[in-house]
Amino acid sequence: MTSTEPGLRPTKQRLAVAAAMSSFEDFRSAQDIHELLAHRGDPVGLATVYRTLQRMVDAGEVDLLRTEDGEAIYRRCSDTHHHHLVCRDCGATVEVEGPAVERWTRAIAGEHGYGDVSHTLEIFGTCPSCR
Amino acid sequence: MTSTEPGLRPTKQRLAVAAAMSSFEDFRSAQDIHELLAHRGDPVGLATVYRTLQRMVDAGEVDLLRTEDGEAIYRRCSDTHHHHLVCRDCGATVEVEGPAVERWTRAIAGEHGYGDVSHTLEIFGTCPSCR
DNA sequence: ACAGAGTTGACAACCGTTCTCAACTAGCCT
DNA sequence: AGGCTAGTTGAGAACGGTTGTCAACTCTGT
Ligand SMILES: [Zn+2]
Ligand SMILES: [Zn+2]
Ligand SMILES: [Zn+2]
Ligand SMILES: [Zn+2]
Repeated sequence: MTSTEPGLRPTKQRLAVAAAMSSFEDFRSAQDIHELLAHRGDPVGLATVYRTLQRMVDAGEVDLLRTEDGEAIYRRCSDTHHHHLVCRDCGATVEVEGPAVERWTRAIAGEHGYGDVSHTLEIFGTCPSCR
Repeated sequence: MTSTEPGLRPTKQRLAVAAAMSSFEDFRSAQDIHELLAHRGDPVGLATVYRTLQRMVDAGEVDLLRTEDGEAIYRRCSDTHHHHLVCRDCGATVEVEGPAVERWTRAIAGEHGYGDVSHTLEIFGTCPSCR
């Protein structure tokens, strides 16, 4: 837990979740992480897992994206703005950057008079080892 | 209902949903559409609304995207590949195209050995009349 | 040790979506 | 027209991910 706000305690549970998030590279659901912690011998209540992940997402320590059916999946990510190239089969994820895309989205929005612009961009494919 | 498959009937309900989808420009949830139909005097069961929307999404007649909290929202769209510039406040939506982005995503995926590439890209902002 | 704010977790509640299945149609054959 | 059949509908139940509840617990400072 990097983010230290006033009155935010580094409890066993929060540290366990943070550790778990550092132990894999792909995107996983809250329930997966909850199970992983249980198997690992650091059981953490499901509600706490959700709460902690939320906090980490807000702090920018973790990226959240949605599967095709709307389920939230989480991954520890670098703190700079980036996007993901995700394997549709095994979940293997690569962080990618595209300055041109950043420029383009801002330009398009400007052309239509939209301000305060943000965007989401994810690329899906089949990774080399899943072909 | 444009898509005519073998044994697919243009029922009152399906036509009503199709008509409803042509009556607005922004993205709406299935429940919104269900209510809209009721108010309009063409009540259609919620399950049927979901089923019909699914079918239209599969047929490419309707675009589906997810709100921040994972809810599915639907909009009648042109059948060519495109993305959306959506007003965060009122939902006003503009379809946009970006050949450069299309090229870029394919290139990035290729560089990492990913094949069978697809992507999602949505731009959010505040439209002129909501500023 | 004590107080008080922060945290936890079992469980219930929520809510969007999907399933079930008996009743109902639209379309087709005679 | 009458009947046959595959397709469709909708009320309600079920499902599954997520959030809320709240009494018990745990830090941390005094
Ligand atoms: Zn893979
Ligand atoms: Zn970006
Ligand atoms: Zn607007
Ligand atoms: Zn595209």
